[in-house]
Amino acid sequence: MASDARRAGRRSGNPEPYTLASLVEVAARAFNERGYDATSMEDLSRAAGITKSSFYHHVAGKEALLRAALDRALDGLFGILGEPGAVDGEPLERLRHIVRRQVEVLATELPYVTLLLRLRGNTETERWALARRREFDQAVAGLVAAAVDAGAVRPDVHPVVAARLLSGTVNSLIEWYRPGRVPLADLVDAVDRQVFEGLRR
Amino acid sequence: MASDARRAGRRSGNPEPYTLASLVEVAARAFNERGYDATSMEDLSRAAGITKSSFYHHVAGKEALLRAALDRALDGLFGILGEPGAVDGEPLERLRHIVRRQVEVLATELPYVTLLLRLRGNTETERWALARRREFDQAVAGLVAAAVDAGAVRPDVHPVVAARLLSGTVNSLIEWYRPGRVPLADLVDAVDRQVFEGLRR
DNA sequence: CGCGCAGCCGAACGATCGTTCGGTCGGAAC
DNA sequence: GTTCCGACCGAACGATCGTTCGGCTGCGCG
Repeated sequence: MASDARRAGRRSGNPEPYTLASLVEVAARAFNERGYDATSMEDLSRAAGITKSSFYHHVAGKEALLRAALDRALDGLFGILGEPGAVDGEPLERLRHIVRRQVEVLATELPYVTLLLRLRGNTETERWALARRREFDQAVAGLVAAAVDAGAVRPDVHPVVAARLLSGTVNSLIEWYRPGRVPLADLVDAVDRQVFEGLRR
Repeated sequence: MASDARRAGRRSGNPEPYTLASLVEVAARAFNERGYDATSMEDLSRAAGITKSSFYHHVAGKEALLRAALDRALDGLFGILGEPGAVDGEPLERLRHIVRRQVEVLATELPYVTLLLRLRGNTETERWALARRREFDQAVAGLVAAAVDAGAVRPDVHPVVAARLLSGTVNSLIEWYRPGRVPLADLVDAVDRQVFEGLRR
């Protein structure tokens, strides 16, 4: 079959066949280190181990790499909203499920979500991703408001402000969390308690 | 006096004399909108109402603008640590004071603090600012640890993680707070309660 | 009045950017 | 053995970047 020729690098002992996903991973990591604009295609191709012109043989361009990475992040986040724990039950427990799962997705898809949370909206691709991200945040905000209506939270919380602070707390993980340092299960519990119980004894 | 000649634009009805501070403000706002790298000196000079070459008559360069803005942000933050409320009293109350004041500084110095919190560390200037910011965060983290030792917080909090989440919650304000929408005093109370009391009733 | 100089500008500098193009190489297909 | 094609490369493209330079203008001061 002709499709078999696709497997494994044709040239010298090349361990990887340079799939799109592997190059997106390399790119996402580099984008996060230096920033999207400050990362050149030369940087990316060197990180992948090939020249700039060879790099273009595998990917359509810089923005396509960004788009693929953002797609992966958004798929992970929106996947949470469809889970049973996010659909069934009392608003507060549904919110808790989303928060805990969001921590997990942030951790497992860290490079991609980091990219998503740092967008400035300069290109059409970035604005599209920002719009989808806003959708997700509004779903969470709706649940906060529902929890307020149900009387499950402190009566003095401003639903909109509380939702922003909640998302801010969870999203701030990308600034410092690195895999392997803190067990993920412990982190999920820590965020859960911090958000819903607060710091004070 | 020769220093009087500095006042008011020499040419046609120019309202402002293009002080360094006013240009830094313009630059900080532009940097936040599009990102530092994506903002050209052409963009900045146009926002200031003069040409690119005239702009260079007032400022040393792009990085000098960034440095001036970061200086202002760091001065605001470190000023908090010296206030009586941050020095005297029980650890938890000192921490509360810092959190509440930090919200105020973030709000009043929004463009500059936003710039500080988005640094990637590409240049020497950025790395210097990041190091100072880390100093501030460690001061806060030390206070969280002290509050844990004093038994003033939930006994199961991990001091380091809790400090990160606390800073993350406060710093996330830059992502959505805009002056005039929510009264600042209300925001301070909302963050205070969210951090220390949590969401649940 | 005439000199100095701050404020401002147009034009151009070298560097670097994302992207394209023509071509080489070597294993697979027939 | 010849053809074919995917993987790869060097060189160059036009565009844009931050920065510099020389010169113009008109007010303030002596």
